[in-house]
Amino acid sequence: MGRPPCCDKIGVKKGPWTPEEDIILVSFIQQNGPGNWRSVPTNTGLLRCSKSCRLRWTNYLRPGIKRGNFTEQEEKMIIHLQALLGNRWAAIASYLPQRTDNDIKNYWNTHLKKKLEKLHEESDQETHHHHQATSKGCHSSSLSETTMYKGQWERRLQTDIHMAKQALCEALSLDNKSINLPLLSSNMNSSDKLQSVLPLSNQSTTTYASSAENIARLLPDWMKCSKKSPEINPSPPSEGYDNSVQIGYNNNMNYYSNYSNSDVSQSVSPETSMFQDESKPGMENQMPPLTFLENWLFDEASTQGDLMNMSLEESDDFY
DNA sequence: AATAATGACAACCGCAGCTAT
DNA sequence: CATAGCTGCGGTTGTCATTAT
Repeated sequence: MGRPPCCDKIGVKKGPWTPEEDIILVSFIQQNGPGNWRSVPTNTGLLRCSKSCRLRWTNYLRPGIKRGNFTEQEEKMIIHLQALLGNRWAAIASYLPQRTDNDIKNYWNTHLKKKLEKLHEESDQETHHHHQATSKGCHSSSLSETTMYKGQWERRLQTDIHMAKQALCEALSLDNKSINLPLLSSNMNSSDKLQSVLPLSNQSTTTYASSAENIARLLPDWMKCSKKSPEINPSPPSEGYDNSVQIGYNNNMNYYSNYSNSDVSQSVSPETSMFQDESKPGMENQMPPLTFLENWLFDEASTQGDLMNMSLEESDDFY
């Protein structure tokens, strides 16, 4: 009785997107704003389902996305957050402003998982000699075991409870500026998440200034809307379409510095603002609020292996 | 050089939650 | 309240590139 899949229609194209399709999609979104994905294929003539359009935009074309070259700090954050949150990639991505959940998920699956397995193998071999007397059941050698033991739903519930607690603490202590964790319930929609992480001050336009620049760069020959002359990063990414437009690779945008750049935020163009609703929830508002988390993540970077064994009770202590 | 195996990543699929009617 | 439609999420697959044999 359910709704038929949106991609089952005849004539709906699948597979990799072409540069031409990307340009059509980006230019349409630039004119109409993201959202209302159902109308995108009909209005653009793209032979894609709405879902595919949305995915392409959010994971690839959306401004402000950094791709590839995960830094060590990002790696550590992902590892920590995965240990804490489980495979809630969207939640994890909300802490990594320029990364998409899909990217993080892929990176985890292809790199970090193996890396950690290797680490655990090594540490197991070392500890095995010291703890041979340890009973099998108590020897928590991997996150998966812990997860299996506790149940992922329980972990998720715990996390949400912790975050709710955090919200309460925050609400009760107005001068506690160090605790500004974005509170991202799994039940929140994007706008809720955005609201939840929005500091009171006005800096929400910062990323969109960059967005305008990115879009203008994306469509140099297609759109004539570029009013500003953004500082173009002359270094094209290694990927992209051969000798065609370079899309989605914004190596230029330095979020951390842009964040506090009020000039940039003031220069946001009207058309830029239409991207605000669809930008990554909270990404342009989170960095200062990350202080608490960052301190924890980076200060304890050396203990990344230990965290993988962290029980829920230990999580309680953390909070 | 040819082929198989493996890795990396983009994209798809199915489901759940939310909203409007 | 029930239903349909839309969106977002996470698991999984498909495809291309690279490496090994």
